[in-house]
Amino acid sequence: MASVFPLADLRRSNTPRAWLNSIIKGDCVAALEALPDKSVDMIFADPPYNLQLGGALHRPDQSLVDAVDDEWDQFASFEAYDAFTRAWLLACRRVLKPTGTIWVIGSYHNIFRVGATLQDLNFWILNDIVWRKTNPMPNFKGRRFQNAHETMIWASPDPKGKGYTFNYDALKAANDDVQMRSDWLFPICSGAERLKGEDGKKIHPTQKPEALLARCILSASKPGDVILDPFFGSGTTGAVAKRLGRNFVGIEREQDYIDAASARIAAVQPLGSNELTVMTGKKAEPRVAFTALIEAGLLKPGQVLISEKRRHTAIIRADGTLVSGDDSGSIHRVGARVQGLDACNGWTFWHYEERGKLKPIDALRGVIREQMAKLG
Amino acid sequence: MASVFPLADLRRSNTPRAWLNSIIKGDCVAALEALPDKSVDMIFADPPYNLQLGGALHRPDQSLVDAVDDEWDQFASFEAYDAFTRAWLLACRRVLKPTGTIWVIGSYHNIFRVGATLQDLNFWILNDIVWRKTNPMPNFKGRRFQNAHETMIWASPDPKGKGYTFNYDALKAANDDVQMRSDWLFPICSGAERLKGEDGKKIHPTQKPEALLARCILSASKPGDVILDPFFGSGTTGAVAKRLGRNFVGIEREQDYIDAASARIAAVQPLGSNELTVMTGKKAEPRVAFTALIEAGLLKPGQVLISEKRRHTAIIRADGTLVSGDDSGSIHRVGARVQGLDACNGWTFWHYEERGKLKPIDALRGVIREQMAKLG
DNA sequence: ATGCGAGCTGAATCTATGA
DNA sequence: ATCATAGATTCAGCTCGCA
Repeated sequence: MASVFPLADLRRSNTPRAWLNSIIKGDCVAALEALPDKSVDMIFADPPYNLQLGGALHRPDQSLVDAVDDEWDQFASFEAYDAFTRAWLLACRRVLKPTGTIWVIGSYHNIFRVGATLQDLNFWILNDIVWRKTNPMPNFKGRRFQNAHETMIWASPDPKGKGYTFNYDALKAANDDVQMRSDWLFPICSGAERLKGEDGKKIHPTQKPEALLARCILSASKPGDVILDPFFGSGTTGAVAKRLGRNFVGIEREQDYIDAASARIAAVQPLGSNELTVMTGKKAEPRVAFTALIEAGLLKPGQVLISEKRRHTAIIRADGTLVSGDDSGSIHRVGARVQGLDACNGWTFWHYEERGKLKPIDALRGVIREQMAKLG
Repeated sequence: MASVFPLADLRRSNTPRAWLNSIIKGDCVAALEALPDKSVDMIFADPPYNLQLGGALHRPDQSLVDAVDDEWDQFASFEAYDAFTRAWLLACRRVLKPTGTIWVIGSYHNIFRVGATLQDLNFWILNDIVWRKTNPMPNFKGRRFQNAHETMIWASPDPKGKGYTFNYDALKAANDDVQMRSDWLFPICSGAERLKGEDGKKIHPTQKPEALLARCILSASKPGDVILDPFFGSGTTGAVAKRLGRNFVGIEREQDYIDAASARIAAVQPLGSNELTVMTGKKAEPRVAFTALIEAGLLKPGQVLISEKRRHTAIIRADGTLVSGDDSGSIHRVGARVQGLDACNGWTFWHYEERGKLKPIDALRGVIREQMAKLG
């Protein structure tokens, strides 16, 4: 079982990070306040949606729709909901690292208030993501469009929004080599994945699909990161985090949910490190100075570099700069100047000739990087 | 030409509904205040989004992205934007019939503030609708998900939300006899539909596609209804309303936009009553991400994929990439690398084993595509 | 005519690092 | 904190020129 921490015990504990990979039992804001500053890499929050339901809803066959009418989803007014939202988001902001990010999921009942509050608290929205449901509940009265999606907001606590983890290259590689879009398609959580009690009834009314959490976690965290869920519920965040080699912290008030989540997480088998390696692109590779190519003898001072369509040439100087007519400087600067542009990636712009063929000097970086790799 | 009404002239006019099928030139709120109470059946509003752009943005080929940096999109703060939003929504509420509805479109920059303000003003949200773009602009720096959608809020001024027009059956009939969902797929406005000046440049930076307006108007109004657009711009709302046999009123400040919209609307030929059927959108694109197979549980991280003649193998990683020896990346890239080729279709190259037999992973796409096809 | 390839463009809150 | 510099980064669809 994942360990459970009554909040009072956690406050008394002297062990640093005793809360790691455990569920803190208590009020969301109070529990957050017991965690250290800047201790969490990613937050996934599935707060109460503040549904404002009228009477009971029946299907066309007169069966009753099992509505979310739990006590924890009741708020007296929008003002009360806003105050609640502000409080837990502020508490989240403190425990989140400046390079961390937060996800909040909601529907049209609450997501506008959550989004506005995030902005008011100076979070910086990176994307809004639409979860399109393959199998949403129909609209039984035929008075609206079928409500077939929910919305997630992905935001950085830093208004400049830099330095956060985003596994762009892995997402693109996994998506037929095109960028991952802001609209995602997943089934709702049902079947074997849906936690049920001995009576066969669902344990939690709004259990989220693991695939949704997996996409969020794989997008915006690294193995070993700490992922916090302040409304832990049935523990989907914890189960997926564990499976994907991340650490988790959950906060939950209701003992029934804690029991179910704890058992669920205990049964999760983490993936091995080979399966968890994150695909990275050029950005993550070690830098290679242009002079390293000269020092390694792959290029020589006096040698001519050529642009792809042979429109421009430049000569390599011994100090690792280029000269082309009146322009001189780095491979990037000269590449930009000869084209009349502000910027240029010299590694892909400049080519060298080998047996009559032009190859980008970028290819030579690979040789250097292989040498570096051998040295450890 | 559609008639244009300087606001001062409208105020002096004694003719009832002189403003019908015309463009009122003036400030949004002031013009709304010149219209009678409860005179409008539907409002479509495309307010400024309050984009907060940093410096210039260049594409990878160094060309400049033509940003929306117009004066009308500049606000000093969220407070200023909220005050603006509140003012025009309040003015809209007065002119809207109790049985009417309002649509507001926006992006994550402004839609949360709009939605919260609607709720604060006691509008009743009926749906939030996602416009999924078939051809959105990419994210050039690879630091976010491609922003591939915008959001519309559809709301009633009556908190009980009764009596409004919703052409449920027509929408369902036009949608393969299943309910119309809250996620719609349309291309952005480009090509011949995009209004351009003599210089070939776009007249308006944010012209919306007619198909989008047609879906809204056909969903929530009847022929002969009055449709108001308080941010008329290039007049898409007016053009589509006229074509669909509805009356329109537009409000716009800028003379250039008024001129273009006026000429555009004059050229519109209204449809006959027989032809006023619901337009259908595009079908969902068939692309299936490799991750979708993992997310659906059809393949698992750690599982081995095999080439047809069992010459090559690769292991599936959790992020949806493959690894084979030193090579890693998308199914296509790894397929190419292990064969020493430039390109490879990973869908047909890689196989999974089932009861001793190899089947191409492409077969699993069929399962996913069936799900997607159901969504229309 | 038809096909092909190069070029252009769309509501965009779009970098990381070291001095 | 600012500033300079290295160098990484795009998808779908339309238009136009040319074979």
